[in-house]
Amino acid sequence: SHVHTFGAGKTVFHEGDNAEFIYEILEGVVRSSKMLVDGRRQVLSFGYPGDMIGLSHDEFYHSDCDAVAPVKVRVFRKNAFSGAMESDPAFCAHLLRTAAAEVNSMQEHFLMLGRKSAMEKIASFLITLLDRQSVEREDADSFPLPMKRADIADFLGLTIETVSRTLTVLRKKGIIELPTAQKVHVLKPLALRDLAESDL
Amino acid sequence: SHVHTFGAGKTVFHEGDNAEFIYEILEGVVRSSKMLVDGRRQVLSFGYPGDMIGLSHDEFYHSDCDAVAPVKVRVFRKNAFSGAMESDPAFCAHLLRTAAAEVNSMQEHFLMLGRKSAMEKIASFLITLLDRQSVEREDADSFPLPMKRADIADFLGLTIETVSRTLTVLRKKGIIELPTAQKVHVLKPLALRDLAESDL
DNA sequence: TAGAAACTTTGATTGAAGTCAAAATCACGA
DNA sequence: TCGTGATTTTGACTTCAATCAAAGTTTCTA
Repeated sequence: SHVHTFGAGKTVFHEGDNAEFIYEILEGVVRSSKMLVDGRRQVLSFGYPGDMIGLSHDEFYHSDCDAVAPVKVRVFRKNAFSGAMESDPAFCAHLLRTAAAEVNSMQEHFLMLGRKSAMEKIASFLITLLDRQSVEREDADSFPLPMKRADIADFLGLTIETVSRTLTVLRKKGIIELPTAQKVHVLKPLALRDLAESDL
Repeated sequence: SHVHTFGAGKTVFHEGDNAEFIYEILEGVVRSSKMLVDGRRQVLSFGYPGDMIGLSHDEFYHSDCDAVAPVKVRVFRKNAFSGAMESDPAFCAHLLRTAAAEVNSMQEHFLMLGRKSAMEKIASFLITLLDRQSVEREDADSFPLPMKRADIADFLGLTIETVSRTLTVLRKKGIIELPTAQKVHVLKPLALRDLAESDL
């Protein structure tokens, strides 16, 4: 188990690669995604510090993983991981709980992709980032948006243009500020929370 | 661990209930779903024989589960399950692999919800059912569709009308037959497979 | 077995988000 | 610092699926 870094835009692993390693994000943000043959892409998740990346039920990775911002990861050999699991039931139980929590958050995302409007998707996404931020730092009604508009679009099942337009609507309503394209300042968190659940 | 049955339409558990039991489907089909406050619904999965239902990372169920066709389930106390896990690393490892496989199939469904057209969604859905069927019985270019159009719609992020219309298109193209609304006969599996990946 | 209720299909129209196009802004290397 | 390419924003228009409406079917049940 050693530490490795990837620059912004660099690939951690590709779908189909031999799943030799498991990664723990220490710093930065990664993007996990899958592609259709014709190039359409779905971003599955953004990985933040503390997240484990690269678990697989078989020998291969089933998604691409790239750094969206410079990333520092701890690298584990899959074998070492499996060994620890068999010898340490508590560790295994912990992993299982983590996996169940992951399944749960994926189910929330199903609801998002399948049933929410563009505004609800964007508002929910921003609220998720806001809540993650406020767990880490107390201050925080603003947070970085290190991923590109295209990444957000492919995460929410939208287009770049719709993401941009929807952010503009939130800005014009005075609910958020965008000091730069990758920095969000939430002025009216309650209004944003309302939009996340029930569209207007 | 004993066996229990639920009639069509009966509820196995509700979101928020105390997650006391874990269920193994023995016969029939269940639907797992989540609702938004305003009544919009997302069907998360259909559970078939062999599937385990009701695993949770905390004390509560995070989705509703209902029988769409009469169901026979084996019921396990969650405690008994946890006990077996701690004492049997192999069992725990098996569960973890199952969970990872589940995560993987959910990721495929993300691609479906986020990036596929109505025709691609319906075609993919039918192909999934066809492939499951052909694993079980050799014959099988036809299979039951026990869930209602509303369930399919809420699974694929569509409306009832779009589901119905899209099935009609497939029927008129001679790709499938619908002897009844809940029975599918696939006449051109290759054409269906093509539509599942690349829309026209 | 008739009538009602639930479900499915079909038709007409609307609307939210996509597509196409171009301008504005940003980021980086020469 | 400038210029080029990448990214983001804005605008005009189109389209796919949603909505609204109604007719056909099937399934209960009284």
